[in-house]
Amino acid sequence: MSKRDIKILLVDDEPDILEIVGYNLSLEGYQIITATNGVEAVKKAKKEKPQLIILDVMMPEMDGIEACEHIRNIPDLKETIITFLTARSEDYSQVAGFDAGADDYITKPIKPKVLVSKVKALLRRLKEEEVSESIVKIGQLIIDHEAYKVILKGKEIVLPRKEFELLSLLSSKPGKVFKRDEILDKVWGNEVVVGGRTIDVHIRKLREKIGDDSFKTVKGVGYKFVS
Amino acid sequence: MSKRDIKILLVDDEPDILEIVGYNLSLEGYQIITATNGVEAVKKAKKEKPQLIILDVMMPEMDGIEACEHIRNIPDLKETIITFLTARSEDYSQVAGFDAGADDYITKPIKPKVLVSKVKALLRRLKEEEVSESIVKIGQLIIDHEAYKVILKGKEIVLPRKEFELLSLLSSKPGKVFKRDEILDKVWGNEVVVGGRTIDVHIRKLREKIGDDSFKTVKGVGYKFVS
DNA sequence: TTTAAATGTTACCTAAATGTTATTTGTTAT
DNA sequence: ATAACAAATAACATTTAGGTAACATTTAAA
Repeated sequence: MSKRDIKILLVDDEPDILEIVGYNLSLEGYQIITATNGVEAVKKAKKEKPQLIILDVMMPEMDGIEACEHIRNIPDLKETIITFLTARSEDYSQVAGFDAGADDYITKPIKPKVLVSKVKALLRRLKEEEVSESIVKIGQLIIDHEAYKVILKGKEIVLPRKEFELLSLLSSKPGKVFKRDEILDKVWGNEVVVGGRTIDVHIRKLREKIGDDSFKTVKGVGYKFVS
Repeated sequence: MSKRDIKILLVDDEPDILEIVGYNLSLEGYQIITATNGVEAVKKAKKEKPQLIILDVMMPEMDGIEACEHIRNIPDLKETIITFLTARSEDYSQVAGFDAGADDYITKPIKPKVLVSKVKALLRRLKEEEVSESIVKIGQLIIDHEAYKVILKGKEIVLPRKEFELLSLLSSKPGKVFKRDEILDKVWGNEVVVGGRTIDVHIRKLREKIGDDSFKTVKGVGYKFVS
């Protein structure tokens, strides 16, 4: 799962906060959804199923604690990480927050850099669980995601990042044809626009290193990895 | 390691508790260090490196849960046992506490005999792990976490704190690539924001002292330790 | 068979990432 | 206070991944 597949629900009654926090997180490539009160938050959480929810404690309609409890009761959102926004002084709300099922809290005033790194740290936990199969074996090929390296017939091959990611993608479903669009989206990110020969060049480099016949071209469509 | 060499950090905002618990444990021969709030606790933990920390959940300045998380992020204190003190009713803190990396909890009101035997039981576990955990050998390299020193090919090398922590982190999973974000989070802590060249400079110093080829750069990702 | 579109190939360029060193700033012990 | 060291930064150097352009080759449909 890449960054741009991650949705973050941001809930605060102050538009300024939504603005600044949302801006900083979207710069990092996350999808941002916002809500200005607890009721709206629960509704949007249910619909969008974000991976992370940042909840202000003090809000009209329904406060953060109550919203958190509601959200925790939605089966689909069991794995969602919830963190509170709280003024430094209100340490009471932190206790109540954990009680309601929060995973963490962030204190105001918010420093964007701190916030971003905290969010990254929280999401890392999610990511680590996801890539549980960090070592994948396909025929003669061993792909070690943790060490960012590839072992082919016992020989270690170090691949540059994009090549590694491309191989990683194609080999995640051997035999499946990945469309060029799909490859661009997953490896390059669809905000980035690259020239028409970029994928080919990378495929060529992989063919050089891994073996010509591991990568089959399907003309007019894309590429597939075959073991 | 004899009882006399074991340090226990006791953290509670009520002097009465510190007094009675401290007295009972010191009778058993343990060294007792005390703190009355989370901030002080983290500071003393960092400095004294106790084997066991008994943390009250409810405290001013920084609560036990937060303190626990901070402590868990200090590489040197990875193996430290942390247990919470909690009122019987507050069972939420137990959940949040385990989440934050606690090993056990003790409920108030405290019965000295129960406490002492619980402490003994916890420290027994430490003793079993001690040999394998506090001294790590990787190839020509021996890392002694307790003494804060490193032995390379029989020669002792004294590393400054950050360098030691960085080495400690990287060597905890040889071969694994640690992302720059992750390194910042684990070694510097994610409240601190440091400049973009800080990690590199420390890596360079390690390369100077430990050996150039022990640290591999993975461009665009991070660094890994290889034996 | 033609031929236009898609893909392959190569060499080259550059921005971004990392390396390096000197200097400033912070900390600790005496 | 100050010496001694640690840690961070700034400024500059170096490296390389990754992208592109230009051209070659292949493929499949007409």
